[in-house]
Amino acid sequence: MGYDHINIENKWKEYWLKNKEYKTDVYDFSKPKYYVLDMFPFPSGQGLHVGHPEGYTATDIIARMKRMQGFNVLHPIGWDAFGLPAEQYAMKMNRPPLEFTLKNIANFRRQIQMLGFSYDYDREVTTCDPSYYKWTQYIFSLMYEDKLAFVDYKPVNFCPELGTVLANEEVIDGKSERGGYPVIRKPMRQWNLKITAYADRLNDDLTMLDWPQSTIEMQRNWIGKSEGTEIIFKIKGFDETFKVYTTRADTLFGATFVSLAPEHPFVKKITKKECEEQVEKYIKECESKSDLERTGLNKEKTGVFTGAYAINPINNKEIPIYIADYVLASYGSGAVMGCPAHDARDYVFAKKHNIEIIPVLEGDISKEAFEGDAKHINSDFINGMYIKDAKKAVTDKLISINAGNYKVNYKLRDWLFSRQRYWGEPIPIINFEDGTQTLERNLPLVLPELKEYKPSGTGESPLVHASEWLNVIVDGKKGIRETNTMPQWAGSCWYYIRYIDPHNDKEIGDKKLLNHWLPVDLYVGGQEHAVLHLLYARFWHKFLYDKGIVSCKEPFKKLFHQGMILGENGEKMSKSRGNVVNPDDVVNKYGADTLRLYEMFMGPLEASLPWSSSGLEGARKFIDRVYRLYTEKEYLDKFNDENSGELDYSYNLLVKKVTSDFENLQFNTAISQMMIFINDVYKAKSIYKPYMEGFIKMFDCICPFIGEEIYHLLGHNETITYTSWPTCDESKLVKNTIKIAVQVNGKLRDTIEINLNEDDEVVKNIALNSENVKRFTDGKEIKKIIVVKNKIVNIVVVC
RNA sequence: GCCCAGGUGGCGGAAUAGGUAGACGCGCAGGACUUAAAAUCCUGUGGUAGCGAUACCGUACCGGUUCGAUUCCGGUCCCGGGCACCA
Repeated sequence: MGYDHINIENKWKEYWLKNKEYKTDVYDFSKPKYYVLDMFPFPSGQGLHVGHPEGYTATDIIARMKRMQGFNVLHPIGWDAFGLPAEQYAMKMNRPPLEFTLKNIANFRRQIQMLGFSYDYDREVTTCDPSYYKWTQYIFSLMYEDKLAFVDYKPVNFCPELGTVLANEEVIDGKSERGGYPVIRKPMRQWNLKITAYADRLNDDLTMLDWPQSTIEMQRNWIGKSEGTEIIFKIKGFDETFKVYTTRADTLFGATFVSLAPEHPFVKKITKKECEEQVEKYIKECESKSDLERTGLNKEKTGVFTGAYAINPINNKEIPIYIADYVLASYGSGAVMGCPAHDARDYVFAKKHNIEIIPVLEGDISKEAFEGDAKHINSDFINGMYIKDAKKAVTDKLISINAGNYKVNYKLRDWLFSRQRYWGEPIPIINFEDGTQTLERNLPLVLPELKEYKPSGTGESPLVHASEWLNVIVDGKKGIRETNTMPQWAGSCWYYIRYIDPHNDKEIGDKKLLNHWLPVDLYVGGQEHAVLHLLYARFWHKFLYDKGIVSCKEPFKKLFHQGMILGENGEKMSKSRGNVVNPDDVVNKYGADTLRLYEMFMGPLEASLPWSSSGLEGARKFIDRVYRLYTEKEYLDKFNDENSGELDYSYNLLVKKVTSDFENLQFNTAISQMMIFINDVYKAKSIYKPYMEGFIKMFDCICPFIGEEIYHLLGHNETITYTSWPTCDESKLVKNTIKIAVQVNGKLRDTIEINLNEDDEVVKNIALNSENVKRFTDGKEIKKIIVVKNKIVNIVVVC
């Protein structure tokens, strides 16, 4: 029943593609630019799920509105095709990753075009295409030359199940982000990117962004900037000193021990003979512990005494040196001072090892008063000082005796950038037998085809089997190609740049174009990338800024996270739960417009909401209701070129509300206003035709197939895409009279109609004379009357 | 444990520089059309009491500020997301 969505949608889909309706002339600088971007999908074998169109419809609506508003809009799509997820799917299907990926891309493209998204399909980028990853490799080369890409041999997160190492950001609760497999720590030769060199800027520039507060907060916490003091301790009987990092230098007088990380380089050296046995045993224990065991919940505060003593520089007191695995080797200097009286962890440790506890603060040290109320005691020259002043006094004193300094630390670690897998960008490095290495300058360095794509199981990449590719001779010197590949995030670090000039084979992009089009004005995608893709991309962008390749400091000006669409039972959609909704089925039965409209009407874009099949039918019913107005004689007969004024208010309110709601990505309320307007039109005696043209332009942004169809039914030959956005006549929104509420003692008793901006005294009189009000005021003393202009009257009576 | 976001009808959700709570949709009920049904169009729909006008109660819970609180403040409970010995 209703309109023929299959024919109408097919007709316009083909028309748009054939005529390249949404092609962007990026060199047209005559109009203001608007760059609206989606997080490109990774083309799985499952095809699109109903979650994809939610974010994609949102950006499509914005793109369509901006075109009508006269912007030159860049709205591209591409495929995040490299990486572990793609490779795993390929393995599961037992297909070569490339073949599998190309097939999936074709399916994704079909589905995306079926949904009517107004992308410029001539700008597609595919991260696994050599013409694309040539430049991913090129950016890596630039980083290598700047010593920002380097090899390290530190303990790393290794996932035996996935057969590869993972970045810190990819490990959640000691398990892999993908698949939830256990992750162990082991030392391996790995490539790293020095993201820590950008920690400060990544942290500070968060203030420039129009991003969800929660995501900014997450990045801030992940970067983990901390300002404190580095204190130098001497060791009794040794020449060497070691450093301790603390944010509470003021508690130094209460320090009764120090703890080193078991991996600390001094441990072996300073351990006394009688303690050697227990220390070595303890270190072995720590090595064998998994990440989860070492960092998991409610761990005991274990540790052993080394027999050595450190000298507290502030009072020359000798305090014992322990090793303890609650001290992290990779943060600060791998050593901490223990002040058991004022640190919960130190307290537990001290109790267990019978270490002295010296209180150095008195007063309220609860969180609110942290900077204020508590004062120092037992602390010599800082006695009586507040915490904040005491920190400064102690640190300044340490500086004066060369025993410390102010220090900033970050939680952020360098980005572990190599994977022992096949399906990723080859790292363009050649290693020589003498331990030196050089860059492969001839890019792209193309990934070779293999017979066997499975991980070798030895912790090496399957590329070790590609002997022809592997062995190279450079200037007569025998070399071996790097067999590690880049992680899945590499390609997505800069794809938004490549969209601007995707076919340029001379450079990343024409500088003129990059300057004009960046940054991205609006970026929509899931929150799961808050500290992964969104942090990595900012890092690469800042690097490219330093290299003079881009001219803005941040890549994504405004960011928005769409919520998740849950199954009809309120649970996460999954095959095993049997609650998955397939977009192909929905489009076949109800049409793409219905799917788009429904997903935008479900609720706020950022909310996670359950699917509802009756809600979906409701969306279809609304489209039918709109279509009927434009196609049935009963209504067409009422269409009029003369304006009776009947719909003036309703229409202009519609334009105003839809324009601002779209701008704020509040599509659910914009749609409800459209429904109100359509309800009004149904009741109208005369329908002013230009209003119906205005309506269909706004409606077209959400439902482009039916929008285009109706626009043509109205007699137009050109498409609706580049018409002009409707304007609101504010004068039509001004009413002469207005209904306001009358309250007695804050309770609603009546509503009265008054002239707009009526004099307060007149309003009071009308209110007091209302029958409903009198019933509650008669015989009572009126204390006062509050009149809020055009809003409310409240009469206060004494009871 | 810490940080962030939230809790409104049978359901999805509107409305917060404090000012008529429940827009819009779904569902449900009734009416028109129809031989009938579906579709469509129209009407009603927070709860309790009442034929009704209307009254009382209602935005997780307790308290506060105010003429007036879903909105602001303090406390409690619950759900979601993030972090997890970062000294």
